[in-house]
Amino acid sequence: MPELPEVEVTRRQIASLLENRVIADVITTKPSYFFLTPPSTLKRELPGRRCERLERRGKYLIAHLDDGRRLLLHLGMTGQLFGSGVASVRLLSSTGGGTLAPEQQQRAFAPDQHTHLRLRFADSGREVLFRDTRKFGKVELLLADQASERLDKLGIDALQVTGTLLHQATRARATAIKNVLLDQSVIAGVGNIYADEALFLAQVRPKRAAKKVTLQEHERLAAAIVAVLTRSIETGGSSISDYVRPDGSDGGYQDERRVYGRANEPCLACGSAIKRIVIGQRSTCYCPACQR
DNA sequence: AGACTAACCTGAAAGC
DNA sequence: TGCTTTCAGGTTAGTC
Repeated sequence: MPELPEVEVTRRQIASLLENRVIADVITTKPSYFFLTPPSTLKRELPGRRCERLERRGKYLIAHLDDGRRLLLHLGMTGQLFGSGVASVRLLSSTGGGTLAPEQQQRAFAPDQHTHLRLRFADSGREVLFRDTRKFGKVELLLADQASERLDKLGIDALQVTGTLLHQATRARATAIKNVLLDQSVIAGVGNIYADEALFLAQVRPKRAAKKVTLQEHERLAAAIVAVLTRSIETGGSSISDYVRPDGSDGGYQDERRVYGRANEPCLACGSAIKRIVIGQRSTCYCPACQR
């Protein structure tokens, strides 16, 4: 679900709830795929710790604790962070709820069976809740000096990418350019939506062999990636299936999509029908006329 | 090393 | 109505 913009919007909304607060209590669901660190360990180790800073790297959130340890959070496909007291969540049944009044679209957020982690704070009485229906998300507590393979292999943050860097990364790669954009060890933060959107803006076909993409095209791609992600953060991210911001409101970028999820609809630039193909098991949309 | 696949899990929507 | 299939914004382990 969440790519860099959704994770960054989440970070900005959750940071003030988390930072400089002491964790008093931890509530979890039972052990699962979701917990890289067992729930019992989290319950034992987190209470009493103060969170100093909430950082984002690619699609990861990192809560820095006062004893030097770090709590790693990844939202996977369906993960959401909420703050209680200010949080609400859109009713799951209200698909395309644009016709409903805001108070009908949202209700106070109550923890359910998909709410796998709850951090309660001593001083504010509030809590941060991590909900994840499909459990593709991850929670991991890293020791003070523990290296993280997951973090260490991340490439440059997508907001910092440059054409030169992309050009070097694709030099020896025969795979489709879109696969490289999705490779978190090259660029951290781009996912399926923004890969398609950036390729459209740069007028590059997603299936082009990466090593055949020119430096000039890579420059256009890098600029398009930064532009698309920046604009999406400004609008609050994309609320397409079930992403909502931590305060329960929808993002706005889904209304600015040019290709993603628009198969068979007219290209906004030239009117041609947007085409849908599959690359690397991921749905891919592009304009066959605009993108070469 | 790079490319490709299957797998992790749940629910909504589409198809019959 | 109800059952089955398809599809999702991500990552990783395993194979060639």
